Amino acid sequence: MSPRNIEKDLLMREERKKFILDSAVQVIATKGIGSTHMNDIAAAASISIGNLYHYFKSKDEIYAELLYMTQTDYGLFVTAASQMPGNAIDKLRYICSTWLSISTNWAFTILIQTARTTESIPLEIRNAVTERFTANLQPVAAIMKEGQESGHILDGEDPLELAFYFVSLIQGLTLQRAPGIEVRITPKTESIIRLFQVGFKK
Amino acid sequence: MSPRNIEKDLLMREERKKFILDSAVQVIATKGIGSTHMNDIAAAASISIGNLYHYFKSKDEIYAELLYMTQTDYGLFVTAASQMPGNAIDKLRYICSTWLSISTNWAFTILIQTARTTESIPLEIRNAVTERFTANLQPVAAIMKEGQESGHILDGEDPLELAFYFVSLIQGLTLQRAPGIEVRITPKTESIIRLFQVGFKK
Amino acid sequence: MSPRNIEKDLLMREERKKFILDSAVQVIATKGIGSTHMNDIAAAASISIGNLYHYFKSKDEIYAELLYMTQTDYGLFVTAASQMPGNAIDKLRYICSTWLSISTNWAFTILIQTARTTESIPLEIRNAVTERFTANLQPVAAIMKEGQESGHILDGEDPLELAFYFVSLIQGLTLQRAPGIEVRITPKTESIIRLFQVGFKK
Amino acid sequence: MSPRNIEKDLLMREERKKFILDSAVQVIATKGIGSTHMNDIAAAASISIGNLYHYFKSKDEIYAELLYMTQTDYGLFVTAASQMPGNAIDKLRYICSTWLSISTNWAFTILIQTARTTESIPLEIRNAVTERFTANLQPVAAIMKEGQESGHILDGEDPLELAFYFVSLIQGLTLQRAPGIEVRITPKTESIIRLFQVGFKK
DNA sequence: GATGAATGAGCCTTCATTCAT
DNA sequence: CATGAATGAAGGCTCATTCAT
Repeated sequence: MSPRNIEKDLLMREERKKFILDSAVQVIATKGIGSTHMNDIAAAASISIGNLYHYFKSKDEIYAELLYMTQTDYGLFVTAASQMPGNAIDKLRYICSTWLSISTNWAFTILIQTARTTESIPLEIRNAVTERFTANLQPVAAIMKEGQESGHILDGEDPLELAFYFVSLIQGLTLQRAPGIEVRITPKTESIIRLFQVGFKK
Repeated sequence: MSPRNIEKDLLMREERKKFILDSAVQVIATKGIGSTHMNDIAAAASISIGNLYHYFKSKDEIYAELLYMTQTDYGLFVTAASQMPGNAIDKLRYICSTWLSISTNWAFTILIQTARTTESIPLEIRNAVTERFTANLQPVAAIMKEGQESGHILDGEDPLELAFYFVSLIQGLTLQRAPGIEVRITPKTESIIRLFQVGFKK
Repeated sequence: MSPRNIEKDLLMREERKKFILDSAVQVIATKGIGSTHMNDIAAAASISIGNLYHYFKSKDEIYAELLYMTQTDYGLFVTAASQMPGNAIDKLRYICSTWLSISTNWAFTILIQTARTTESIPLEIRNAVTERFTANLQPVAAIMKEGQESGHILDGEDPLELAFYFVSLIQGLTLQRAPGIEVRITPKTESIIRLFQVGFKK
Repeated sequence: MSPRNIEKDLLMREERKKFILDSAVQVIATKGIGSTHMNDIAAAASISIGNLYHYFKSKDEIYAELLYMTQTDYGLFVTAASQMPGNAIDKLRYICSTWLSISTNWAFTILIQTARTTESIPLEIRNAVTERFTANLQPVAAIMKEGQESGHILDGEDPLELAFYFVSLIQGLTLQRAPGIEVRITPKTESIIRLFQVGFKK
């Protein structure tokens, strides 16, 4: 009744939503996107299907928020990396090793790719995804630029372009780690970094 | 007995199957995998749904053959590249520019990734895909090794590992070219090659 | 937590299932088994097709439960008959007249026979049906034995064998009463009983 | 070209049709009616589906002719039995033992019952089946009458009614011999005959 | 809010029948 | 006549979404 309760309710609601989305990521990481249905998500969050619809209008909305959440989290992660102490190579190393070590990231990558290429998903959502993808390139580009200026990173290329390659490479590698895939080659952070590093090659 | 030419029939059948698969790739390239249904494929090949089932036992079989076909084609392509005249850099350049210029390759990439990560697809098929993926790495690895020996390509890494990075990078980039995606950065073959090239960086 | 009564829900669910199965028997009795589709059953139970699948996993499961239900009911009926007061002849008379008077019994008989001879039905189900059929022979065999001992029923045969004949005869007759069949001969309980009776023949 | 050829052609055609029907019975006896499709029949007769339609207009027609054929054959069999030398009991014994020993008869029985109870089969065909069923009762009824007059068979009942019971019993028993059914009771001709015999029971 | 039963459009697949060769 | 590719209506089943309690 009091404004305080309303505020608290809204907060609770947001927390619940976040919890549901987190649960959803877990199932998707296990079952794959195509095979994850609303009842799977409901079960993962230990709520009923009906109740799920109290928090999200539709599967598309879950999808959209999921994308927003994961991309935002990723953006925060990359931004933090760009601002940590150390030189550019250290920062890239941090991004690379952290990202590759999180075993469910493949789900995130496929989630995004699927979202962008699935016709049934509204163009609006898909555009937002691409928008964020591009935005998330900026912190990495900043690292690249910094590295070029300090002479650590390959010069002569557009930093944004380099960032694009770096992220694409990592995403490509991530896909090879989906469950059931047994590529016997393990990517090594050092080797990957070296591709972008200067002076290492004589 | 038969007023028909049996041999010719068999040939025709194979041709028809190939035609259907080619058509299927086209639709998938347009609509996305998840949204491509049997009637879409039938329509794309201008045949009836029922007839589709004369050539393929199930959607899964189409899937499997599609994967086999595209991966085999890709293997031939990479093998041919590895055997063309010129040095390793020339060969990588050829692979890279050719691959990135084919606009439907994103479909191929997603097709494969989805196949590998979709639970409902029989494990057998998924394993075959990974198997072929790994096998297709070999010709690229051969190029890398050749390049390392001739001093054109980054030394000190396992050639297979380098091939893995190269292919993952290109696949990652390919994904950004799916329909409806408008990343404003165009990958440039020269810049990509340079990542693996030696002596270009002082 | 739940505004609903869980126990009551479970009870309701069982009741609904029973209701659906009863409805299914009705349609089958009218349309024949081969021509009864899921939508017919759904319509008969006045529910949607989708909802039908909340109660039963598949058509086969409906089939199996239908068989279980009808055979169990039949078993109870025969057992009750074997335990009613009166001599063996009275009991057979009761079974025979009751059974022949129920107009939908032909459906039950064909249901069982079809189940046993339809390849597409899992062997497990078919074996269970035969198992129950054999078990249901026992109470009738008991009546036969009792009759033989009291001198009412034909001696010199295995009671179980006699039961087998009795039941087969009644089943055979039941088949002649399917809808659309107009055999102009009406089976008479007394005449049928007489076949197994002693002393009636000089 | 000559009338002779035309005649011969017609004869050939009839022979082919008979061959196809015989083949059809074989498949049905193995696969069950519901699971026997046009291509199964075509394959069993070693002809193409298309060619099958040169001999029969539709599946229903095959069905109808199959029923006609089997019922006619049965009629001839029963008529022959009624006219063979020996007393009524001998004749019944012959019918019973012969019928029960033919292992595919269950298919015949189910074929007829299914035909009569399947809505999709035209009423006309179904009526014809019942008509023939009734007609085929006559020779058996004649045997019964003869037996009553000679004092071998139960008196006091309508011979036709007795025939009805006899045939129903045998049909009912036949059903228990379908493939995959393992009722551990073997019907014995002598015991069955005894049910209708006089003087055996004191 | 919470629950899960109910709905129905739509997907994959089958199969009797037709038709071009 | 012979063949089997082609057709398409219809059946079984799934699953996002709604609704009564």
